[in-house]
Amino acid sequence: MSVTPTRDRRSERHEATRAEILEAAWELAREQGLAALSLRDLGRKVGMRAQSLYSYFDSKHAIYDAMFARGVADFLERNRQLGSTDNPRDDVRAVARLFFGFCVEDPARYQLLFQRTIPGFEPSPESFAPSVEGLELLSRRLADAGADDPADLDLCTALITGLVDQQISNDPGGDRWYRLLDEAVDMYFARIDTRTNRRKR
Amino acid sequence: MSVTPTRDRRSERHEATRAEILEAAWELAREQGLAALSLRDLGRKVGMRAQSLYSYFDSKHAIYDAMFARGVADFLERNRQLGSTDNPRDDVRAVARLFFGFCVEDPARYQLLFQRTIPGFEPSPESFAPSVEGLELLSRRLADAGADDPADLDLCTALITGLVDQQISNDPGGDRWYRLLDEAVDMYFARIDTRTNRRKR
DNA sequence: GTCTATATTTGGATAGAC
DNA sequence: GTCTATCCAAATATAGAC
Repeated sequence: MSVTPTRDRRSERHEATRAEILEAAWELAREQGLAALSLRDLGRKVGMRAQSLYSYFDSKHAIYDAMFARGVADFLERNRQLGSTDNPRDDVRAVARLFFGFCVEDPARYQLLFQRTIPGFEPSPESFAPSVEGLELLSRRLADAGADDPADLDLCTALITGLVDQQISNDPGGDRWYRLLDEAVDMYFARIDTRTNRRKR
Repeated sequence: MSVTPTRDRRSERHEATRAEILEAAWELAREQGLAALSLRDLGRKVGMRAQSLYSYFDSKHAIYDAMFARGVADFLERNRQLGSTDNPRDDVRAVARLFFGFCVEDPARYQLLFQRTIPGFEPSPESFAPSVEGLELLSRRLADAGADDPADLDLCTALITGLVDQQISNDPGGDRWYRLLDEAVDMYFARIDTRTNRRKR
């Protein structure tokens, strides 16, 4: 009589290898640039021929896509670990710092997740969907802090990604723009307050 | 007796062909993405074999470099045409709009000039130097408008490029973030005023 | 699942004839 | 200055043996 095991050791191993390949892909992207990633190098890094990677991914774009999904998942995990205080604006400052640090610590990841510079690649809907959740987490915290207009959210994301962008492009590894982050958030809330007061009158 | 002509028709033609190649390169970059530019395609576009391009440029990176220089020059030209009014803050708003428009109208150019996503490429010192002048034009206008601290300039560039970035990445061709530009500059100056008032006390 | 072998395309770049 | 010819390397991808 045949028995169906609850664990499938084969697929477990398959998944483990997939994860190993993805980790190696991220390392190469960090070392040589995201666009310079090649299946040859990637295969060598995990001790395989390039062709064997096709047992795990359908194409190079599929690898980019899985890298994208992994990056989004990493961000969400950190975001969820972020608690709340009784001061909503401190919470926004905290999420801003979290996002800033996440982007700056790995420019290649920032490039894949938030810029569109790989010709021909865009994330699949399945990989992209979870990233919406990350935006919603910020959106909710902003609403708690008094910024509930959709345009408020747009301005906030622009403000933070602008600092990130300048930091990565013009002072990689430094903190020239990181030092401005809290001040920028204060400026943002000052504007929210002004508008709110105008409304009340 | 030999005569030295004041015009060198040969080098004039050489320069004209160089310019033609650069224009074609920009067109290809806009059509297929900056990183997808290839000498084969470029040669075909100007009616040459790829190898013949080496009579005009030493390498592919030299072409990127010339494209970079051309982009910077285009921006400077527009920037210089911008006059001044008696209201320094209107002037800042004007330069912000100019910069925003310049970036958004050609994302490939924005990528080459302000992001660092081509593996292995960075502009030569000669090509990069003029871009400092563009930053100084903004810096001077900001100082006229009361924002004279170096950190003020950093925050301003972050704010504007952030809006540009979001516009290009998340609403290409639209105006979802362009609509926020004037408001963002107002927010920025409101903060400058607050700080100035604090100082005076 | 990994390999060899191979196809196919593409890329940047050089040598030398004309 | 442009061409042909060629090189060399790298890239993604497929077929089929083991």
